[in-house]
Amino acid sequence: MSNKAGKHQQRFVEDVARLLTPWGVPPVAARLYGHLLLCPRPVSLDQITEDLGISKSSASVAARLLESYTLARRHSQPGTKRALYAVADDYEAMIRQQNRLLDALAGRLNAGAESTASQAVSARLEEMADFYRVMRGAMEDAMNRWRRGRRPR
Amino acid sequence: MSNKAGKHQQRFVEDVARLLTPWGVPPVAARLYGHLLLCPRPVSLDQITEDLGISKSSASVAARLLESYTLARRHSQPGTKRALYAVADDYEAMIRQQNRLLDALAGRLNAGAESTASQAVSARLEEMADFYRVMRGAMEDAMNRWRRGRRPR
DNA sequence: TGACATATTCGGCATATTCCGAATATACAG
DNA sequence: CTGTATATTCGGAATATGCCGAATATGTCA
Repeated sequence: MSNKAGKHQQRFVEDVARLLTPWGVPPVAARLYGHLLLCPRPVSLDQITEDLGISKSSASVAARLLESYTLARRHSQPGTKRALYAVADDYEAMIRQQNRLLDALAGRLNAGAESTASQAVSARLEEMADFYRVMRGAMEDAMNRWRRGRRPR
Repeated sequence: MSNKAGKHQQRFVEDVARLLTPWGVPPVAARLYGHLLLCPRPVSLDQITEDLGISKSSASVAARLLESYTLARRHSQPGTKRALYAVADDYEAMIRQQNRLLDALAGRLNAGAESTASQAVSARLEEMADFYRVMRGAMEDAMNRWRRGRRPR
């Protein structure tokens, strides 16, 4: 009796995927992530292809993409080439990615402010940069607090 | 003497666009936003098409898209149909958009946690949802502080 | 109302993405 | 070294996206 992916679970996968794709995660990878979230145990590529109805090549690239995002972890089994995948308990990965973007944006705005003639424009760019940096800082602080409070590994 | 868009400015526009598109902003709109950031005064669609080298239709849709994001403001001129566009001083728009996504994701995770059999999975989903909510809260607080401290209009 | 200026929509082309299946590579056991 | 099981790469078809120019709509003045 293999996973027929009950209605609820299927729906969950779809919804999570729809919410993740705006973050730049490609569709198949997003669905895979939703699926992994529901799997109590690591799953093999073959199981994935069956559960999600996608080709094995797609499953392979999607899995490694999630791994590169540190959203999934590969559990290699000694004594065989078989690899099992599971979600990583790294909820922060996507937030960190956002923060990198915020930082880069702030930096670019500051640089632009210097090489600009108009005083008003320059001030605006500086203010924007400040704002984004504040946001970045707030998220980083919150992540640290969370990590300490919740997961004193 | 029309805007030949100096090297620096052109570069700035490109860079800002590259940093914005991962947020889901389509290319032309992203470039337009970068351009508007450098404009001391509101600009017309015709100026935009010339400065950015894009068609007028593209400029029109991009401008209205930015407006719908509240990233740009349309300054309609009484007595003529002409519309001028400028950046809005609403730096928070993109962050708010992110927050909406975080909220939706957290909600979906909680819902999924209830209709799931495995205790472990359920706990994981709840924890993730908590995390995203905490992040959302942190950003919202930071935005409020910023607004009060910086712009007591 | 008619004439003009400007903005918006629409159809279609060009390009980029996504995904699959076949072919290839890699690791392991005997 | 050979065979088997698995993962990965690659080419191409289907689909989606982005953008333009022509056509259309909308607003303004006389």
